[in-house]
Amino acid sequence: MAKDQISNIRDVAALAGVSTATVSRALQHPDKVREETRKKVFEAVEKANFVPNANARTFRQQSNRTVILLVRDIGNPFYLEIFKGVEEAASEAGYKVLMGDARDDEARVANHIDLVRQRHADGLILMTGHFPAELRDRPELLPPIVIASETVTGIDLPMVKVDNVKASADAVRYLIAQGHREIAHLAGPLPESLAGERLAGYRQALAEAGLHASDDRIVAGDYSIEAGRHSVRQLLSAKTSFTAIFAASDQMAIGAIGELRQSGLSVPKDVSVVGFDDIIFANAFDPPLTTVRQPRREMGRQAMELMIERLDGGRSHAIIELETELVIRGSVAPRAPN
Amino acid sequence: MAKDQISNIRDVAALAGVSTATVSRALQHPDKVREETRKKVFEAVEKANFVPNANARTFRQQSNRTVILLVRDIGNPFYLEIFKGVEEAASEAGYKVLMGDARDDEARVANHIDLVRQRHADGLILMTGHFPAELRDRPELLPPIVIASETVTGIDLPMVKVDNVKASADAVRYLIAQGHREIAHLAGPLPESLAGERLAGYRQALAEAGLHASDDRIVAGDYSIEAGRHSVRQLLSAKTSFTAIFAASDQMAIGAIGELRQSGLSVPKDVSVVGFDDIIFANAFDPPLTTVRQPRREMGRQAMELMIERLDGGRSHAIIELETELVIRGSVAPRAPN
DNA sequence: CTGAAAGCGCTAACAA
DNA sequence: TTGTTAGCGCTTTCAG
Repeated sequence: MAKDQISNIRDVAALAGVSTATVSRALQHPDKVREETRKKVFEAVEKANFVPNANARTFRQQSNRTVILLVRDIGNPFYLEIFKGVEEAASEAGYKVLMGDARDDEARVANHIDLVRQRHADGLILMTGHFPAELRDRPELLPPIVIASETVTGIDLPMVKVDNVKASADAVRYLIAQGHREIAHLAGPLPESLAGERLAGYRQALAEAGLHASDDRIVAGDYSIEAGRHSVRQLLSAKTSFTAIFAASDQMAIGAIGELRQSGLSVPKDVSVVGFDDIIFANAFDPPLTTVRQPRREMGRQAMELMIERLDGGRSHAIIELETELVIRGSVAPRAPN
Repeated sequence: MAKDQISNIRDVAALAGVSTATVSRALQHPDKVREETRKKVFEAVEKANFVPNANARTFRQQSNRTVILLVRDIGNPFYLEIFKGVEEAASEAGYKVLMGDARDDEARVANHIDLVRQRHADGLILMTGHFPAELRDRPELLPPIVIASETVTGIDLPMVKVDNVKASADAVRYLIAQGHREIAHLAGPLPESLAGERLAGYRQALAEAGLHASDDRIVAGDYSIEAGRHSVRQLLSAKTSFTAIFAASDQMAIGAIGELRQSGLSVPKDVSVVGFDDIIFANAFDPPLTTVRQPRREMGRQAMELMIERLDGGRSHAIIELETELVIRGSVAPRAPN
């Protein structure tokens, strides 16, 4: 049996001997329909293998209760736990979440903003520092957007973030406390503001300690493993001296460690390394990575909550700042007295 | 300027002094409209800040040109490159791709299948071994589905996969060639068929070499880092002897190495380890992981191509099998002569 | 509690 | 080349 045809609400109505309005009601607001009628409808639904067409519903209601989470680089495990946090909060409120990959490309951010303008989704949670310049000047054209983890300047949008300056300064202070004086920084893609904030924290800690922040010791990269490798290669080939590295991401820290080892340097004996993010691999690594933990799940959850607020008509411009924590593991050693 | 209102195709038509049909044509099939008219329309679109409502379009066309990629565990970096392959093929054909997380949960698979039945997307690419039993028996209720990387039995769906038995046997043969006789296997979640295939390859290689496959040396897990740790703990506490491990995923291999080290064992000196997948961290790890590389990007691409075929009305039941490659790095050493 | 009917915004036959 | 028109499937007033 089970005709292979796709059935619609009219078929069901006919089968049940009621109107389409009643079918709709029985399905969406069961309490608004008499028990007996409801039963008839459910039976007809069953018999017709009816699945309501969500597109029609979405169209009619002008909302699909879906939010897009656009991340800088879907290859970075950092974003996965954030996704879970977002999804948690979303599903509690009856929203779905889709994840998109910006691939560090401004045009792709613009594309995704367009997707929302076209109503493919109700809102966009942005986790990338790229923001199309032409939209910055025309905030009235923007669909609902919340920024998470990253910093976008020059535009007034709700945000949830951590205090990157403080977190970075803390990490570098720890290195200094371990006796390090020559500390390199693998920065994010300057001049993006997130990268800038972490760099500022690094500089601040050095300054406090009366240490000179040599520009030679700062190398920018795109947070990837490969960028970490590359930056260390650059440092090494320029013969820049350093006994410790503060990396703006765990992936760069991991890449850096790989490269250091290939050059015959031992971590942490010769060079100490601190990362940022506390991705899942950080602890599995050898040595386990000392790093700055961001409250990812919480960050995702709060971002989604800001989004819901916004979607419910609020015009929240909140900026929520969450706490970080320096997780001390094995990749830092006291500076060897030479 | 720029009234903040959302404008629709009628507003634009009025502004341009043409019919809505012409606006639609100018936007979707510009070549079917006279140059001059097109210009008028574009100007009106600009002036009205018009963005076509994709929901209306989707509804009208009964397709949103979107495909969902549902993975076993979005936390496993293995899936990310596959995603890229899928997206590549998809965007060439004008499709969008969304990624969902099955979290190893059959109910979530069923949910996502429902999403497609409800027309939230046109099709589903499944990368998980879980398949709702009640749907297995009712293939006529299934929306377009393609299986990738995983194996789902008892149902006739297009698939792209690797020869897991052969790939696993090759990996274990390599271990045997290095002199290992006591080889443990960190299996996937038995009795799932993907896990079963890799186990079969392991057994096959042992049998060929006349080695006894002791059940004590086989521990099942869910492919995660934590599962790798846990399995090794189990092996160690049962005092099972082994000089090598073949893990059914890189994540389990990485977890296993971490745990071995915590127990004072050295890799590869005391224990050799081979993984499966060649995730990006495999090479960054110390020691770099010897592992079975799956052609992920290609796999994604082909899966999407099967999907497009299916969506275009083909009833392809193809099973595509791709080649794997054993990537030899530093996590295996010849067995120490004792 | 239920039915009739309007209409969400867009596209595609068909006609002009 | 352009306009007219009829819906796509569903939800939601408004009457009854």
